[in-house]
Amino acid sequence: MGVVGLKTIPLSPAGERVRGVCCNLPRVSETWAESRADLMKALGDPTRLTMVASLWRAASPICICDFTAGLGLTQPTISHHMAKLKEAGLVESEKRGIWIYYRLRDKLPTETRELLSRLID
Amino acid sequence: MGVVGLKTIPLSPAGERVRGVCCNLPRVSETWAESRADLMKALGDPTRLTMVASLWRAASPICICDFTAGLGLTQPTISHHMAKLKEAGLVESEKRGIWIYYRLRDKLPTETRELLSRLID
DNA sequence: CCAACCCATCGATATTCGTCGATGGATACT
DNA sequence: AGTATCCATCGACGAATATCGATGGGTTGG
Repeated sequence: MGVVGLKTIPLSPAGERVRGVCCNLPRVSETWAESRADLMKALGDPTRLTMVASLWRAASPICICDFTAGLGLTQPTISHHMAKLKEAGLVESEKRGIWIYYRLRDKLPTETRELLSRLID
Repeated sequence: MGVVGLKTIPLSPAGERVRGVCCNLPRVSETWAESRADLMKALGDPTRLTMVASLWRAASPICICDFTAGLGLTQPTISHHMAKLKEAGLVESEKRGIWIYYRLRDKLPTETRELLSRLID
């Protein structure tokens, strides 16, 4: 919690830098960094990113077995990745009969949705 | 390289799902997933994300020692993270005297720039 | 020339992560 | 009832990662 960085803005490189005196960084909230980094981390794996892109583009929800067939990975691995996406709040699921259908979360925060749009489209 | 996923669009969950027959995923390019995941991975650490946000907001370039002072980490650690950001093509540096000034890359791809805008602003 | 400072790199270490095989619980078809 | 499918979870293992201390190369000021 709290804020990282100090007062204002770093010195100009053309300015009078003094040895042993470091500049002040723009403030960046630690909690912001933590939560956004978690989101980026969830998207920072090719398999998961592919799954998210598939869900983004898909007209209908998708099952684990579909991904298992499409990507070259085991069912436990796909399941594990999907759990991470769910934990990151990107995905929701619905059980119907034998299958569990996954889709992008309906109530996705606008920022996140726009970010995905920039990322995928 | 190539494409993951098969033909069209998964079946409707209300539709006639058949056991043992998996649906077709929307196509997602593997090279796309690889490169974008690399970018996300670079942003998927709180320290690096804080550094990028600082560079994004900063009026002037920043030195390693500034980050070392602002964040609670060792100089080698900061240097290591900065190297990753550079390797991801997010950051460029310029040596001036004793200091090496870092800034967000000038020729950042538009997609990346807009993505950062959505992420940080 | 020497001391102080900035920084990259190396080696080491603890932790996290991606992947798999095995297992077990549900559900559905025969 | 028995079998087949879908899925989550567990345990294990190797790879990648974040972090540090130590070192050495540059550059500047005294």
